[in-house]
Formats: sequence, structure tokens, C-alpha cells
Amino acid sequence: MNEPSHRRGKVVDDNILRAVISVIEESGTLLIKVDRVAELAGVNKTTIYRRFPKRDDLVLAAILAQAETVVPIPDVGSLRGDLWEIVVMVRATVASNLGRALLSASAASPELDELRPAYWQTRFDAAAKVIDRAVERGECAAPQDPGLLIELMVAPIHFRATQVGVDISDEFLAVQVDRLVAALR
Amino acid sequence: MNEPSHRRGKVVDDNILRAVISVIEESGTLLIKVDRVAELAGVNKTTIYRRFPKRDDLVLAAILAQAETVVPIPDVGSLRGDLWEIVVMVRATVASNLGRALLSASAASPELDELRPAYWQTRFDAAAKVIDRAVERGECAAPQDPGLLIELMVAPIHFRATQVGVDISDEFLAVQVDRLVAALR
DNA sequence: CGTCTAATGCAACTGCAAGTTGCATTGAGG
DNA sequence: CCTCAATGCAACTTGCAGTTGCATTAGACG
Repeated sequence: MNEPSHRRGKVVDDNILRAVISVIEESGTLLIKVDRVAELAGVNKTTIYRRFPKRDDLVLAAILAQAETVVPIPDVGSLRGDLWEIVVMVRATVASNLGRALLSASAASPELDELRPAYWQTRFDAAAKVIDRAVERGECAAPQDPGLLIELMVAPIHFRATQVGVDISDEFLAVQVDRLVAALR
Repeated sequence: MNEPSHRRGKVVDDNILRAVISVIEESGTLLIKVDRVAELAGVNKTTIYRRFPKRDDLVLAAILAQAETVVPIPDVGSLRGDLWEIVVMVRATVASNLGRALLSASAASPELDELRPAYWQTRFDAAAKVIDRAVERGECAAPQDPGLLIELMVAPIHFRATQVGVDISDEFLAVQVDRLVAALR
């Protein structure tokens, strides 16, 4: 809730995009109110519209900026340990207001739809590193497609959270980890 | 696109709800335009609002009506055959405009959120029948929770379709079937 | 067949939020 | 210190949800 000023340049963009994320977080939807963003960013509505002609552009830019935040890949020393960390993080994400809103972005905009596959592939490949490390440690054999294994591990968590609408227990998480580990034999 | 008339009673509801589904199907979103529904249903906007005070009520009613359509459970004679049918049906659903719109209903309305778990449990239990039959035929041992196995089988399909945004190949479907079959040993 | 009433049609309304516009201010670089 | 582009500001237009008062009409009932 910054005060209106006449600041310019990149700082303004940053404030605006951060405000967008905040509003998404607090409203739980991508159908945010631009006036609210302006208020939070301490910027006039007109300024927002000058930079992002349509609200969707604004939301898209904010999501893309958010997507660039690097998710840390755990390195606990054991495969199971790392996988557990991942799975717990995923649960936290799909349980959060922001996470749920972003995941509901399905078919939100054509641009986003085009970027989606690459985004997830990046995520999966990054997470697959824990499998690579396990292989190096001699914990297991090298699988054909580590990224796919990660995808198959997190899919049930996403599905249960976003569709079935049930709280996700530790046991459920453990099942997903076990299945991945089992697939490596 | 029926003509405006003064018909009354249950027929009107049916027309309206059918129109809602059509509009969702053609627009690919649950944020339908009530005027469009009125037009399609051959009914005045006022009539709709008299029966469904808020648009969300209208959409919810239409979804619930739609959800009551019984999905046929295949019975081809073999476990793999039945699972394959299921998995192909799921792919078709998540690929359709209507299916995608309905699946994006995540956190759309509190009422819907409450009904969601029961809905899916029903679906899973119904589909689990193919496993029961396989057990009866002696194809495999009885699993602990057949419904869960079905859930785990379809989850990656939903996840890939709605989130990752990649077309789903026959091979991917086959992997899911294989995993379920493997779990039964 | 006539009558009465509740459901429907209709048109004009309010309210809210997206997006626009013309003009006044102001910050930063020369 | 001057200039000009970026910002602020207020008053618009537009689209759609939802409302309202009144005219019409289906259909039940005698």
C-alpha cells in the first residue's frame, strides 16, 4: 500500500508485478481488480494500463516473472530424503492460495498455454537431478527418463489437490515416493 | 436457439440447464454470459434470474445435472482391455472443450468444492469394478484399495492435460495402464 | 367456454469493474 | 534551470451481472 508518487522506470514495473502477485494471493483468483493492484503498487491505474494494455497482459507478466523464481532442489544425501522434500514442497504449493490460483490458470491465455510445457519440463528436469545424484551414489540404476518419473510422482498430488479436493496426507505422499523408488529397480 | 415463448414448468429448467452446458462448451469457460444462455434456451433473461438468483447458482445447477449422467464402465473381458477403455475415455474428456472447462472449476464455488470429493469417489469406485471383475476371473489378487489404484492411474492424464499442456499419446496411456497392472502383483 | 392467477416476456434501469481520454504535474537528464 | 516524457487525476465509455415494474399469456378450474 505505497503512497502515490511520480516515480518512474523499472522500479514501477517491479512494484506493479509484485502487487499483482499479492492481489492474486489475497483474492485467490486470476480475475484480479486492476484498481486494487494500482492501490497496492502505489501507482495510478492509468500507469498500469499504459504498460499493460489488457488485464490479461498484466497477469501474464506477473506470472512469468513469478515463474522465473528458482525453486531450490533438495540435496539431503539420500534419494528418498530428496524426493520427500520435493513432495512436501509440492503439497505446500497446491495448498496455498497463490498456488491454487496459478494452477487454475488452465487455458487462461494462449500465450501462457504455449509456455506451459516448457515451464514444466524445466521444473521436472531440475527435480530429476535428485535421481541423477542417486545414480551417481550408486543407490540405483539410471532410468530412461528421470523427468517423466518426477512428473508421475507429483501428478497424483496435483490431481488430488486441484480436482478431487481432498487434503493430502503424509501417507499419500509416501506412496508417491515409494512408487518412484520402486520404478528404479 | 429456440424461439421465445411462454412455456412453463420443468421443461423450462431443462432447456435452461442444457443451454448452460452448450454455452460452456462453446465458450470453454464457466464465466458464461447469461444473456447468451437466455438466447439459446429461448427464454427471457428474467426467467433465468427468477430461478437462479446468481449466475453461479445457474452454473452450479447445470454442472450438477451434468454430473448425474452415468459414465458407462467398460467390460471387454480382460483387465487391460477395460483399463484401456477407461484411460481413452479420460483422455477424450480432458481434451474436450467442455471437459477442460468443467475441470477448471477448481475452487469455483464453495458448494461445488464440498461435493467434489464425493463425486470423484463415486467415479473411482464405479471404475474400480473392472478390477473387481478381474479378481473374480482370477486374473490377479484383490488389491487393498481398488479406487485408489484407479485414481493413481488417471491422475497423470489429468495432470498432463490440464497443467503440463501436452497432447497425450497412446504410449503415455499405456504406461498408466501398465503401472496399475504391475501394482496388482 | 370464460375467468383468474401465477409464470413469463419485455424494456428500462442500477452497479461494478475494465478500459479510455484529455489535461495537469513532476521527475530526471541535458 | 528547462524541457519533455512519464506519471497522476478525474471524468468518461462500455460490457455484463443483476433488478424492477408492468404488460402478456399459459393453463388450471369451474
